[in-house]
Amino acid sequence: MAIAPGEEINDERGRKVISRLAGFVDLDPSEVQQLVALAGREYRFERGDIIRSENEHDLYLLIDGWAASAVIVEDGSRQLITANLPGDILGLPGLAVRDPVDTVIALTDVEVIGISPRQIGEAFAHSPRLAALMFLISQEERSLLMERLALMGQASALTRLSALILRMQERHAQIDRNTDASFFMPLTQRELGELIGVTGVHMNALLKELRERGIAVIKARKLTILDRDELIRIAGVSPWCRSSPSWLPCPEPPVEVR
Amino acid sequence: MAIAPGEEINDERGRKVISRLAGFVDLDPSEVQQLVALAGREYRFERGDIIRSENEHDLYLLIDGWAASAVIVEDGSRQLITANLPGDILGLPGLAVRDPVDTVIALTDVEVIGISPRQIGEAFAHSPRLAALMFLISQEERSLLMERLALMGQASALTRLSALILRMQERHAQIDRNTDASFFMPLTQRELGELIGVTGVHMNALLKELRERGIAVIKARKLTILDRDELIRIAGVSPWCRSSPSWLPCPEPPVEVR
DNA sequence: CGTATAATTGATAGAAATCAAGTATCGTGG
DNA sequence: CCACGATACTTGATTTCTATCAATTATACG
Repeated sequence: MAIAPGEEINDERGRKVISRLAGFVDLDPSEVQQLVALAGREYRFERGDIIRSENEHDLYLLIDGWAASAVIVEDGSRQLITANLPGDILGLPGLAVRDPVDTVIALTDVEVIGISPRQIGEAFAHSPRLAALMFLISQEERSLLMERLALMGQASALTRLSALILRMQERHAQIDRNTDASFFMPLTQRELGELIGVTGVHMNALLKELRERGIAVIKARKLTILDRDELIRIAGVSPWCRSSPSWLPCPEPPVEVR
Repeated sequence: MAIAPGEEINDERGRKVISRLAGFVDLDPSEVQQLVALAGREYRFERGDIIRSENEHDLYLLIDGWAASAVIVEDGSRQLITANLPGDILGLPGLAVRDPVDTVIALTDVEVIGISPRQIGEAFAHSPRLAALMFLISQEERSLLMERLALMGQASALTRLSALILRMQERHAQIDRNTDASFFMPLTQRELGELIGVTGVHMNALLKELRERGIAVIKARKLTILDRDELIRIAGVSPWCRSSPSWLPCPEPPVEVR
């Protein structure tokens, strides 16, 4: 891993990074500032690197590139839990357990900034609204995991793949308003298989089917959805739609603390 | 569903209920009081009732009995996501999405108390430490879900069942210190199957194997672990161990708010 | 005591893993 | 610029696991 001198987050990247939190409510400038205040040192990793292994409790805010959290199972096989895009906070689930169950890996070259657990505590003490937003995003992740688990247990591999493609497109559209039916998707077939719990060989057959039925194509690290309606039909999932919570603490911290 | 007049939470039940939050740090009396302040009306449900369906955003604190959150898949089959025991907060993931993905159901007759999303906001504003604990528990749930997902994708049905039994025993031990190798476990074989993604028929075969190999037995809604070492070996998971976070906000709310 | 629900067992079918072998693609160094 | 090696992709044959179907027995409950 290489450490780069911390640079200023420029506007375009900054927008990407807050896109996730801003999905629930509009952030006002002071909150963006609080968020930036979390920013620690910047790190760069190369594709394949381990960003945070199972025995660490560090947190990272993903700035650029794709990452994933993965669970290594006893027999050596690997399950990818989530693909992460810029704006995602990496490592939160590990805060609760002595030995985090997941390893965070870089799927492409990535840039991240470190966040210490201590700063999370600060946020809860002094930026309740920001803390509540992090809480909400964790609940969203939980909901997404629940959907994944349900599909894994009850649906065919083709259904799981279709749902994965849809959710990926929706997530990508959050950080890039221009995302339409076609977008950058750097995972190998093997990695896609690890996301839905099939082997690389079988993933190849599934992609062939989607291609031949004119539903979706992956070519040159680019995913193109050709027949969205059919994809939705196969996936059997509804478009992901966030709540608009009315119960968040007010934007200003309630008191300027001593 | 039947609504009962709110009763005082007696000591024994109270201990059960805070056991989950108290797993990370000792709660001091003022915090327990804050927690109790969340308590809304008490409700009772019968086995099989829907406590909260997919289109609601209510929260409940489970006081007594077993519940589960379930995702209904397109084709009508059902995946049970988690079995919940007293002390669990039900419905949190639904806060983040317009249409919650899960339905909360009663696996036995249960008692719950209602919590409104509004009160969650209050906790973030005025009880940062309590909020941080709810946050931590959500991260623990996420970690547990990640483990479940990994097992679902990569492990055999027998491995998944073994891991389920172990995690169930650990969770049960949290609320009942006396839990040893044998404890109350009211799920039917079909429901156990819905937890690990197999049919009731196959679950029957799996339980037969565990029984004949002298590893674990279910009889009369009682689960008995006969050979814990072998169960751990098959499950391939480590004992669940929580972190001891040092970064939580201080026990007293930082300021007595207007 | 009868009825509904749950558990059990055996036979067959289907989905995906595994095994094996070959082809394409890409980055890199000569 | 091309050759090489590594990684990724593709395809077919076989095996394994789990679902489905069908029928029977046990258990719980009113």
